[in-house]
This record gives sequence, C-alpha cells and structure tokens, in this order.
Amino acid sequence: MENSDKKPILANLNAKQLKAVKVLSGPLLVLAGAGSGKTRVLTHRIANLMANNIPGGDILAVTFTNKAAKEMESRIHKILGQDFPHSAVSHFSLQGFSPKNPTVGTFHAICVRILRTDIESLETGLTKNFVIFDTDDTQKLIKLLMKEQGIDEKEFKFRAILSHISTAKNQLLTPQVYGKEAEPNRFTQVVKTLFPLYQKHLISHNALDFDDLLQKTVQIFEKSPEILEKYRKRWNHVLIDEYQDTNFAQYRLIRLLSDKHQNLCVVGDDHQSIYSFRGADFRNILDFEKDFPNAKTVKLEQNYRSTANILANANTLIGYNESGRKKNLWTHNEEGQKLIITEVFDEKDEGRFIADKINEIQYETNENLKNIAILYRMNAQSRALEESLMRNRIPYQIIGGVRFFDRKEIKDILAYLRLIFNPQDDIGFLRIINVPTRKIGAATIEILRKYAKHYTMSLFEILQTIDEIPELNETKKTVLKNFQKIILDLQKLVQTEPISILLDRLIDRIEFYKFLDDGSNEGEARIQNVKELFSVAGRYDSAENPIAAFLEGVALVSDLDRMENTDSVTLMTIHAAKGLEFPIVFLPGWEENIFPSSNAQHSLESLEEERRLGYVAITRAEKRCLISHARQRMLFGKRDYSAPSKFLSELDKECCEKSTTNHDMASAFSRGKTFSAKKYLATGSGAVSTPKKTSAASGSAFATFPKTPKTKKEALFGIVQNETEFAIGEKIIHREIGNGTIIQISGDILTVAFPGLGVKKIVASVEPIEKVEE
DNA sequence: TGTCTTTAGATTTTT
DNA sequence: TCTAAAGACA
Repeated sequence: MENSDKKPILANLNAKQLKAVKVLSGPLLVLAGAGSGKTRVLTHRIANLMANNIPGGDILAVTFTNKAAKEMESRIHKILGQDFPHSAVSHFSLQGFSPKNPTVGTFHAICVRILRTDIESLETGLTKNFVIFDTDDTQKLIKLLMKEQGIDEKEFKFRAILSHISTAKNQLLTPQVYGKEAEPNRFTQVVKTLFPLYQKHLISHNALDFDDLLQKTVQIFEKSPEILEKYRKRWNHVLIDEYQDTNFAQYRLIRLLSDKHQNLCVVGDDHQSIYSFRGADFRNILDFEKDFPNAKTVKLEQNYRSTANILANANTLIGYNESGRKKNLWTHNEEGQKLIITEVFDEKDEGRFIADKINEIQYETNENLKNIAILYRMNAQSRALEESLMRNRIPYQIIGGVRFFDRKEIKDILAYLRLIFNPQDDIGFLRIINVPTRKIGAATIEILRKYAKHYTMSLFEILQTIDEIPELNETKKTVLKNFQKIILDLQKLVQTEPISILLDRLIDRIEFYKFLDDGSNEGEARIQNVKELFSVAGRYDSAENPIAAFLEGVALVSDLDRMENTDSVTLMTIHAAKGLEFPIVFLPGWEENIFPSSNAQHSLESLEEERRLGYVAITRAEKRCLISHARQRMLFGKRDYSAPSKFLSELDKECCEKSTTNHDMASAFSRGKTFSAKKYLATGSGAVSTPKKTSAASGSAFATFPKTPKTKKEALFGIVQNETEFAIGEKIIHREIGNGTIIQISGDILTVAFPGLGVKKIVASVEPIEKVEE
C-alpha cells in the first residue's frame, strides 16, 4: 500500500482507540458508546493483529448482521490493501475456512459452516445436507403437531409455545432437561409434550431451526473435545461485536472457543442492548471482567457522530434507566440544531409533516435523500408514511416488512429446491405438493401421511411405494408419480448444472409463470419477483455446493443486507437501524403504547429496554433529529387517542424545541379531501394502488419510487405534456392543489412552491398541471 | 376437491 | 388493516 510507511493501521485513532487496537492478546473489553468509533477499533485491531504476523485465518470476528460483516471486511481490506487478498470471505460458501483471511460473519452463519462439516459427529441422524427452517416453517410444524396432539389452538397460542421453546433452546436446554426443570403448570405441560416432538420432527426432516444452529454447535463442542480443539486452534483470536446482544448459547460458544487461549476481544454498549426478546442478556457484557479476571478494559466515550444537542438528549434519556453502567458520552462536535418535537394530528398528518419537512430540507440544503432516515417502532407504522412519501413523489426504500424471500411465490420455488436437495423435508413437500394445483387436497395428503408414518419414511419417499396404496385411484397415482418424476429429474441436474439452469427447468416443468399469471398487475409482479430470484441465485454458482449455499443464503439473509445506497429516504424499524447512522433522522410515533410499546408497560425491565431503544434511535442522528407524536392514531383498524410518550418528558428540555402542525379536526378533514383527490392520482399512476403493491411491482423487497409508464398516465388522464416546456421561475396551476411557482427542475420532476402549502415535487408528465401565462 | 366468501383473530422488535 | 382459517357451493 502506498502509505504503508505511515502506518495507516495506527493512524487516525484517539488515545483510547489506540490502546484497544494495540492490545494483541488476552481478554479485552471495549465499552463503546454510540458513535464512538467501535467498528473503527474492531477493524483496525484486526488489521494490527495481521500486521503483527498473526495469520488472518487465525482470526474470528463475529458480527450481528451480515451487512456489518461485509462492511467490516471491506474496511479491513481498505486498511491493509494488498496484504488482504480480496477474495475475502464468502459468507455463505460451504468451502472451509480460509487460512489466509479472517473469518467474519454472524453467529448463525459461522455455526452453519461448522455444522456442515461436523454435525454428523453428534450421531443424531442429522446429515450435512440439513436444511434451515425459517419462522414460517417452524410455525407450520408446531401447528401440525398441535393438531396431532389434539391441543386446542385457542387455548394455547402457537406463537407463545414456539417462543417458549426458542427461549429454552437459547438457554441450551434439551427437551429432556426442560421436561425436568420447567415448573409444572398447564402451559408448560403442553410445551413439555410438544418440545420433544418438535425436536424429533426437525431431526426426521433433516432440518434445523435458527436456535438449533447455535445449540447444536455447542453440543458438538461439548461432546467432542477433538473437534473443539480443531476450532480453538484455527481461531486463536476471537472478536465479538455487539456483545451486549449475545444470548446464553452464544455466550457459551464464545467461552468454549476462547477460554483456553483467552484471546478474546468483545465490543459493545449495554445501553444499546435491545434484543432481550430474542434471549439477549446484557449482563454478559457487565460480567465480562468477572468472567475474565485478567481483562483489560477500554472505555470509548468520545462521540464523533452527533451534534452536542443530539447527544445531550440521548444522555438525559438513558439517565432515567437504573440498570446499566454509567457512562459519560461527550463530543467535540458543534452544538447544532435543537431536537424538534412536533405534535401532529394523526398518522396522516404525521406523514404529511415528514414529507413537507423533507421537501423543505432538500430545498434549503440540497440534502441527498440517502442521508435521511425515518425510524419507527413497528413495521405497521410504515404504511401512512409510505403513502405520504409516494404522494409527494419522494423516493424511498423500505427495509423490513414483508421480506422478498418471504413472498409466497418465492417461498414456493425455494420449497421445490429444498425438496430436491433434501427429500426428507416434509414441510417443503406439503407446501408445494399442490402448487401449482394438482388436485391434491387434505384427503390425499392424509393418506400419504398415514403410510409415511407407518413406514417411517418421508412424504416424498413414500411416493416410491405409491402403487401399493389401495386408497388412491389411478388418476391421483399418475399425478403423484409425475410430481415425483419432476423432483427426481431435477435432482440429477444438481451435481452438474448451475442453479439458474435448475431454476429454469423447474419453472418450465411446473409451468410456474402460467400458474402465477392471473392477468392482474399483482400476477405480473409475482412473475417479476421469481425472475429476480435468478439474479440472486447467480451469486452462488461458484460455491462448492451451489444449491446448499443458495438455500442457506436465503435463509440467513435479511432485508438489511439488501439495502441499497441509492438516492432515496430509508424507512425501517429502530431495531434494524442499529449500527447505522444518518445525518437527518425522523422519529415518528413517540406516543404511549406505541413507543414505549403497550407490551412493555408491565415491567421495569421491558420499559428500560424501550428506553434503550429510544437511546439507539436518537443516537442514529448526526445533525438533525425530528421526533413527532400524534394526538390520535389509526392502528389495527381502530382509531385511538394517544398520550405523548413518557420519553419525551425525559429529554433535555434545553436542547429541544416544541412545535405543532396545528391541525384541528376541521383542517385535517379538508386536508383529507385534498389527499383523496391526489390519491386518485396516485392510484392511476402506473401499476400500483397501494404502497405494498409498489414493492411487489418493483420486483424487490424495496418499495422504490414507482417508475411510472408515461403512456399509461397519458391514457388515464388524457394529458399530454411536453416535459421540456417548463422553466424555473414560471408559474403553474395544479388542478387539485392550486397555484405555485417552479423553483427547481430535474428532468421530468418539478419542485414547486405552493404558497401556504409548502414545497412539493411533481412529475410534470403525470400531474394535472398547466402553465399560467402572465 | 377447488374456489369463492365470510369471519375471526392478531398485530413488537429478528438471526 | 390484513391475513389465515373455516364455511358454502359447484
């Protein structure tokens, strides 16, 4: 690297950061406040280890998300230049671990790779070809078992049972141990019945759920000292990011790997622990010095991200928590603007307020939209915001909600692949046996299941003996044999052909596009979604076992990994925003029972977790933070009055500014009328009538700005506008909005100032506007 | 058995 | 509001 003599590894670090980077061995705790350069320390420390002749392959770095893993790799690469071969780590590759490069990945991704090598040592019957069951699969399975056991679905919620099982697994409890230890009551009695059955079925399907990935790995390590030794030797240096969010299974895993060499560096901030619902326990980070008495501790307290005003608010808020280590986060950054707290009328008014503010900010500072984020407590809040942004023609991308890989058509195709890859997968079989429709219904399935159970074979395997099943007529047998043949034929291709060919043949054989195409826009969108799958699949063709890598990738990938760096506003939950930062952050919905959530009101612990979430939310902002709360809100089909969040009164009053959109009922009503008039516009504007459909139509998980086919608009509105006939400064009249002045032109998009209504972006060829001759 | 219609029920956060 | 399960009917 050109400036290697300047030691870039140790450059641009403050004294504390440098201290952490320079510790080359032994246990190290880095308490890193928000925005204090945590990732910087991690990456530079890895680079420094490598610069001190520790082979990259000796290093294991565990991150919380795949996105963070990728980010970390590219940053290490940047620091080390050629010293770090760019092939880097492929997160989903099944090839072993590289001797040259650090292993970077999430707990789940790393565990999968360990299991692909060593799971058979457990002698549970699980093989290297195991599939990963996602939430949807596990829900189906537990429902199935409940039916089988005659457990009343009304009395016992499958969700509650699943989450109970998950918690137990995260505590590394086996069904046997759970059965002994759980306090006896009606609910645990049910779980005691279902847990072992659930586990048994997973094994017989050759499947693991998310929690198994961790638990099985720990089991291997505890059972086979020689396997544990292999990984201990491989990873002489272990680094853990977001340590405050580790659960017991992960904690155990870390101890197993690093107790011997003690070269363990954990980084985190107990104030940012927000995943306790998933079993995370921030006491892990508080107890680190107890667990490792030789630990060195470095506190990073200088914040480089946010203005002093933003930081002051975050500090004051988190100060209301009793738990956690006291910290003194400070900054040299300028004071900046005050945090703005705005009272709005309802969720629509809130959407309008945010859209107007974005237009205003853009007009004033020409801020790139990718610097703006809207962070909310729950996905259900996004709809009103999306509608408003769409109406105002503000491009946005939405992370979360219905994930791309959760779409029905995608899951169906994946289920086919799963079955091809693993014929034991009954859940996959049940998903697709009648997709496309083959006239195989509940009755036929029941017969198959009876025989499968009797011969302890999987549903797919039982098709071999189909001729010996008297209950089925010839037509059914033919249909089932055809289905079997499709799967068997495609299985032959797995070894030789890339996934794209396999997908192509599959879609062809089952005439999937024909099945999806119902003539509607939604049908077209579904086809587009399936086609998008090809581009995703292409990335796995170079893996050793492409289909396994592909299935694994889609099981472990989150929407966050698909976040694009485009010129658009980002919408996501606060949880998803952890680890990210944005110059301008909107925080809507700071109302009691939304934030803090109604489910968090009953205990101090959960309320404190909500407060930490608030802390995370505010500290995402670099320059500006705009909080809003609505007087009433439509939620789950009901309109309710809502009190401002208690967190608002816990902010630093000196550093806040209150405002209101001042919309009483009447004005909100008239505004609503304007909305509906414009909604007609939005509805007609292309293939979309609701935000959700937009995301489908765009062919990805993102609801990107609808690129509207012009011809359709013209047909719909009978307006043919010449895009070039407008100029800055000209006056126009909008049929619905009124008179305005053009202040900016960007291609077909006009920025128009409407007196008294604010600045809006308008697509010239779409909206009913005309020039006003003066 | 599929499809259309109705109804009930659930909505925090996610690897 | 939206989804999934249940019911009615061809």
